[in-house]
Order: sequence, then C-alpha cells, then structure tokens
Amino acid sequence: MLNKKIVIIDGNSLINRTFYALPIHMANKEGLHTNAIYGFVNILNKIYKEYDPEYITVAFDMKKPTFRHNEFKEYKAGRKKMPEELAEQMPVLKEVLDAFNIHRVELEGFEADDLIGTLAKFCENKDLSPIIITGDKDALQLASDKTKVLITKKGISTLEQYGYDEVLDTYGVTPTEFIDVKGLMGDKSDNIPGVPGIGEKTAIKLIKEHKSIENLLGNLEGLTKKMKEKLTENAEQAILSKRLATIIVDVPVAISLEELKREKPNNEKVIELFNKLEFKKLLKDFDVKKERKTDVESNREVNMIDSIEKVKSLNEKIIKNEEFVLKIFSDHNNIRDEKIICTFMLVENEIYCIKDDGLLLELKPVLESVNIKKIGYELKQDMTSLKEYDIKLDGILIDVKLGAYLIDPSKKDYHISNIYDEFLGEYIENEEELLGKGKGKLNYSQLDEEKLMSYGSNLCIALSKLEGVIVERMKEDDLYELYMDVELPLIKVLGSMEYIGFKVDREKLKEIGNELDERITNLTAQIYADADEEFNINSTKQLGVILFDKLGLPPVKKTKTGYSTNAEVLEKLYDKHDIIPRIIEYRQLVKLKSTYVDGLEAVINEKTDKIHSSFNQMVTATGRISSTEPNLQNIPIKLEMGRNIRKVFVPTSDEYTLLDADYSQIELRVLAHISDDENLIEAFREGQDIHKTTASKVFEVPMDSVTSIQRSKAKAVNFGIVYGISDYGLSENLHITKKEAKKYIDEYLNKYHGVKEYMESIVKEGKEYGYVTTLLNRRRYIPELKAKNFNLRSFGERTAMNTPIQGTAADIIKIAMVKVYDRLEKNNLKSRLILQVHDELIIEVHKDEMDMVKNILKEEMENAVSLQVPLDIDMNEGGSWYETK
DNA sequence: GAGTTCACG
DNA sequence: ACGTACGTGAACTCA
Repeated sequence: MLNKKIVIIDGNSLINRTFYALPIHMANKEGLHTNAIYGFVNILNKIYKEYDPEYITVAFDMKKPTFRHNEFKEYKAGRKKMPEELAEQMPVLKEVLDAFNIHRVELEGFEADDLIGTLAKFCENKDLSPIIITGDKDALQLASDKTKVLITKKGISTLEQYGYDEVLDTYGVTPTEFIDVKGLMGDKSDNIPGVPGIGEKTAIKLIKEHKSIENLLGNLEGLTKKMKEKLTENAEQAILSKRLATIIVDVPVAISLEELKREKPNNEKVIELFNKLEFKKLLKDFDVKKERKTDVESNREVNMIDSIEKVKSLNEKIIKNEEFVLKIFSDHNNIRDEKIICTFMLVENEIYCIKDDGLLLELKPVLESVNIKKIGYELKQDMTSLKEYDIKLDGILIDVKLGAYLIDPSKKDYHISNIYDEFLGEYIENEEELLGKGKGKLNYSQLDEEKLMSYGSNLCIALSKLEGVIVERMKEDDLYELYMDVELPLIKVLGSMEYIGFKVDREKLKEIGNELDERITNLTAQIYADADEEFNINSTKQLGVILFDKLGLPPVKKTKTGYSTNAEVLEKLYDKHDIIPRIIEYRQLVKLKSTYVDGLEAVINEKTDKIHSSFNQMVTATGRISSTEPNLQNIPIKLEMGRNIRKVFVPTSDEYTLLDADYSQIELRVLAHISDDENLIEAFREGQDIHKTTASKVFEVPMDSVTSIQRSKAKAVNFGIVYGISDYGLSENLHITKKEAKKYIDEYLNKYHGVKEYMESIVKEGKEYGYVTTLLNRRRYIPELKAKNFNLRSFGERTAMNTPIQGTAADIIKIAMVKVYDRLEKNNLKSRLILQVHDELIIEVHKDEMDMVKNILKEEMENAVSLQVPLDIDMNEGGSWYETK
C-alpha cells in the first residue's frame, strides 16, 4: 500500500526563488508587487495536482537569531537585505496560505530547514512519505528512500526530484555525505567559511574517498602538501562549518499530525485575495467558486399570468402595493424588431410571469404610472422593448445596475451576479453560465423553459433584495440626487436616441467605398513594388521587417513585441523612402474603408435605413457616455478625406434638417470654475480667445502680438493642463525638450495660480479620501494614488486632476440632454435629439421648428448649471452631418 | 485574448 | 532614476 504523502515547503526559500524568477513589474493596481506570490501559488497548484498530498505545511524562518548565530557570529553576515518589493509580499503570502487553510510553522531559534528536517524524520518514522519543496540545494542532505526533495529549476517551471539514489547519481556522494561536502566548500550566501581554496569539485572528490570530514582529517596521507596544509590549518573551521551546515532533525517541537492535515480552502477568502491580487487565471485553475447557498427562496413558485382574470388581479395588487420588480426578457435581435419573450414581476414577494403580449398590454397603466415604483436591471432595454407595444415605462425607477455603476464607476462590468455577490454576498448564476458566450451565445428565446423560469425568478428576488442596499449606499455617498435628477431621466433620453437612430445615405456610402477601394488597390500595388515583394501591409510585424530590415530604414521606436510603425514613427521617416508616404495614406484609407464604410454598412437597420447605435451609460470611469455598434462618437472630422464620411449621415426626410450644438471650451471653463482661478475666470467672462490668452501669459507677449505658433503651443499646454500635465507628455506632444516643456508649464502655473492650487489640492484630497468627485458628486475611486510604483502613482495623480474636469463636463451635458429632451417633448415638437458626442448634441430639427429648437438648445445648454463663468455654445445646421460646420 | 494602431472628444 | 499625457471603441494580426 502506498504511504500517505506529506508536503513540507520551505516558505522563505521558495518565495525567494519565485521572486527572482518572475518579472518584478507584476503588480496589482494598488502597486503591490505580486510576482513572488503568483509563482508560489502556481507551484502550490502543481503540487496539489501531481501529488494530492494528505498533509501539508509551510515552514518559515524567523527574523530572530538562531543557535547558528550564537555559535558563529559571522553566520549569514553581509547578507543583503530582502528587497522591499519582496518584503511587502511576505505578509500577503501568509494571508494566502491562511485562506487555503494551509498549516504554517515557525520557531524561534531555528531556521525553516531545521523544522523541515525534524518534520521529515518524524514523518518517516510514522511511515509517511515526506515531500520537501525548496529552492535550495542544502536540503538535499534530507533526501532518503522515503523523503524526496523537490528543487525548483530553470525559473519555476520544473521541479527536480531527489531521493537517496538521485543525490548519489548526481553528486557521487550520499545525502549525509553532502553535509561534509558543504562543510569543506563552505557557503557564500550563509557566510559559512569552509576550507579556503576548496570548492565544490575538490570537496566532492575528497568526501567520496573519505566519507566524512572527520575521517579525512584523521587520514591526510596521499594528499598534496598544499592540501594537507590547508586542511590542518582550517581543521577546526571545517568542523564548525559542517555543524553549521547540518540541518537539525530533532528540534524540540511538539508535532501534531492532525494540524498538518490538508484542508479545503476557504473559497470566499481565496476569491477575495485573488481578486485583490488580480490573479484571474489562478481563480480558474483552482476552480474556486462560491458555494451556492441553498436559498429556500430560489425555487419559489412562479405564478403564470395566462388569463384576463389573473392579469386583472395582478394589476390590482400592483396598484395597492405601489411598487414592483420588473424584468423583461426579449429576443433582443434588433432594436426595431424586438419580441418580448416573457415579463417577470415580483410583487409583495410573489413572482409572476407573463408571456402573452395581450395580457401584458393590460398592465400599460401601471407601467406608465408615475406613482408606481419599478425596480429593475438595465431598464433602458426594458423601455425599448415596451416601446414596440406603445408602452412608456415611467415612475420612480431604480435600475440596480445603474446604481452600482454610480457607486463605483471604475468596474469592468456590472453583471448582476457580481453585484449580488459584492453587496450581499449571495449567489446567482451569471449570464455567461446561463447563455454561454462568443459564437454559441444563446438569446433568451432559445433558453429552455425551466431555466428561464428559475433564472427569471431568481433575478427578481436578487433585484428586490439589492434595491434597498443600492439606494441606501447611493444616499450615503451623496449620489442619490445625481441618480434621481440626471442619470434616471437620462435613461429614456438615451433609449430614445437609440430608437430613433441616424438616417444614412446608403448610395453615398457605397460611392465613398468604391472610391476608397480603387485608391487602396493602386496604393497596394505601389507599396509592393517599393518593397519588391508582396506582404501583408496590415501586419505591423511584416511591415517592420520590410521597412527596417529589408529597406534598412532607421527604427525610431520599439514596442513590447518589436518595431513600432505607428503614424508618429512613419512621420519621422517621411522623406527617407517613397514607401513611407504611401503607407501613411494606405493606413488612412484602410481605416476609413474597414471601420467607417464597411463597419457602418454592416449595422444599417434594414427596416429603417438608419444606424441605431447603443449609448451606454455605465461604461466610463468619468461619467461620460459611450457609443457602440457602431461607435458614432468617433466619426472622422479632422482630415477632409475622413470628414467626407459625415456626408452619409442625413436627416430622416426632407422635412428635417440637422442641427449641431457644441459647447465651446467646456472643459477649460469647468476648470476655471472649480479652480476658482481669477485669470481664467476673467478670460472667459470677457469672451477672450482662451488659447491666445494663455499664449500671451506663457510667452509674456501682448495679446495682439501672439503668433499663430505661440497660440497653437498654448493650446497644447491647455490640453495638457486638463489631462493632468507632465513635462514629458507635453514635450512629446510638442516635439520639444522636456526642459522647455517644463518651462511652459511653470510659466502657466505661475500665471494661473488658482489652477496650480487646484492641482495640488485635488491630489491631496484624492489621497485622503480615496476618491475624487465632480460638480454633481459623481465619484471615482483612485487607489493608484497610494501606489508605491512611481508610474502608477503618477497615473493616479493625473487621473485625480482630470476626472473632476472631464466628469463635470459630462455632468453638464447630461443635464442639458435631459432638459432639451423634456422641452422638445413638452412642446410636442417633432424635432428630436439623436446624438451626443461628449460636448455636442445633434438634433434632427423639423424645418418648421428651427427657431424654437435653437432657442431651446441655447437656453438649456447654456443654463444647464450655473458656473462662475458663462457656458457658451456654437450652433450649425445642414443637410448632412458634414454640413453642420 | 493580448497587442498595436487609429478614429473621436 | 523613474518614463506617460485624460477618456473611449473597432479592426486587425498573431500566438
């Protein structure tokens, strides 16, 4: 029968090895280095899989001196201090081990090695099979027929196993003799002297022959004169060295095998720690999942609403209760061709499901009632789904997902499973588990009945439990007003923008596409000729080889993976070869063709001939909205060639015209307001050209002699200020030296003293509270501010400076959107908001309503909030988006 | 799925 | 000494 296995790990030795074997830049976003822990846990994982041990323990050294220090003062003297990057990982590693419920052992006066030796011998006597894991060859003396010593090799990828035979095979001496070898040769890292002049080779040779140091010293015959001298002179030292190198195997320590039993990890703690350490892959490796709580409620009965009587009684119950949880599942195929599969409701702790559209319509009054509160998740989708049934969802709406976003907008996603876990520590199947992902992803109509019923009811329960917690937390964090006054009313505005869409001229798009195709074909041929071979121009790797290896152009910059070939690099090589300008043009054209012509063409709605982008309210860390499928917020404008794409975007019909209204310098105005800077405020109050004013101050010239070059430099400085300036960043942007850039910045901050004070105080504030806020109290946490890593911390500082500016601008335009939308609706106008691009709104205006709409826009946008400086907008109309300039 | 590039504010 | 401008999304290559 096989003996039970016990794994004994030398904690200090192993973490040292993993620390030096893995890249030191591995760190989480708080700046805590994680490489050594990562390696350690990986090895742990490997051991569990390969050996499946019955018992496990990790031994650590203590900082206190051991008996070896008492015997030999110089022991381990001159050893370098553990680097800070490793030291900070030690306590965290111990936390990880605790989370895994792995036993730890350390003892004053002894080293980890001694504890390991003692344990191994103890276990051998109990007929267990000890497996020692270490990064240190010293432990080889413990190898035996029963005890195996595993030593990390080549980084951490392999562990080499040594028993008695393997030590003998490899070194020609037995494990016990290995101690004598070390006694002779000494050990630099432990400062064990040994016999000077004897190294590993000689030591092994001598011990092979004489078996031990004592034997050797008693029989020096047959050795060279020099060797004899060395040995006699250092005899005492050799004996001492041997004693120091000997691992103690009878440390007086009480061992209880029971304590060393391998236990199940505390999954909750492991998950928490791995999340903190950002060990994504390891989470999967260990298959640590939250145990599903056997929630009595999770199998609650679903009341099917399948008759007019039932829907009427449900209706009454809702009116009486004044609130309910709502979750609509639709096939979600297409915004204007969407089919509701079923609607779940939770009223007074009872779950209902409606599948019949006709019966759902019976609930139109309660769904539209402003007096009845609805609790939901992704309510924008529900609103859109209901729109097809001519139902306008209204009332106090609590979107749990939106609330979770406001509470912490930096999260990567807000899946209900994560929110439920985070706020209540409870489990619900995640969407991925339910529907799959990627190609095989199902939609709700393909889900089998049973799963849909259980997921729908569990979701309603989760939402009803979460609502109170989320609202409470919003109130605590001063976010509730932002939610009620801005974010909630914005849901319907975004939904409406998506629903209405932006009309496109298909013919025009095709025309542009054809022209691009022709030019790309020609350019491709020329580039192949230039290169004297055909290659994939889209491949930066292949392009790099052609430009820098074959054609011998000087590489300007490198990336992680090779040569950089971005626009900036190509610009620097512009005159060096004919191929360069062609590549630059090729890149531009291909971008236009693939992203804007083909990309847009692919998302034109067949039914409406329009593009219905999705506007996401819960993505950005600053509070901006984002646009996807397609992104309508990055349609080209800077270069004429790309700008032509905007000719494709047209009004719905000849009754309409497009009107574009954009805030002028909104971010700098926001900066003027929040920094309270006298000069900046004055400049805006007097309607000055702000870049020119900045130029005049930075370069100390009168306003009317500012050159256009100075103005454009000042513009870059203004941008830099908004982004959280650094001399390096500005120097890169302006192609000037860092020193010069620093001069500009210093000059700026001298002249705009309020800005300087703001930048300093906001970083301080961020550090103190852990977050920064916008005008409307929108919050963003910045853990990077406390990072030890310089780059990360600097990034945190720039974020702290930029977020209140960008975020406040986002607040302002969101308010404007809600107000404009409401005015258009209240006045029963046909004109409607169809797009927002961060500081501009695009309205499709009915031609009869132009003046009225212009007034509404001007009023609502300029008075969205009241700042210390005026808000100013520019408006342009046109028959296509291109013309609104 | 990561890395690179490039379109916008 | 450190080495990046802030915020996004999409297309493409390559492992």
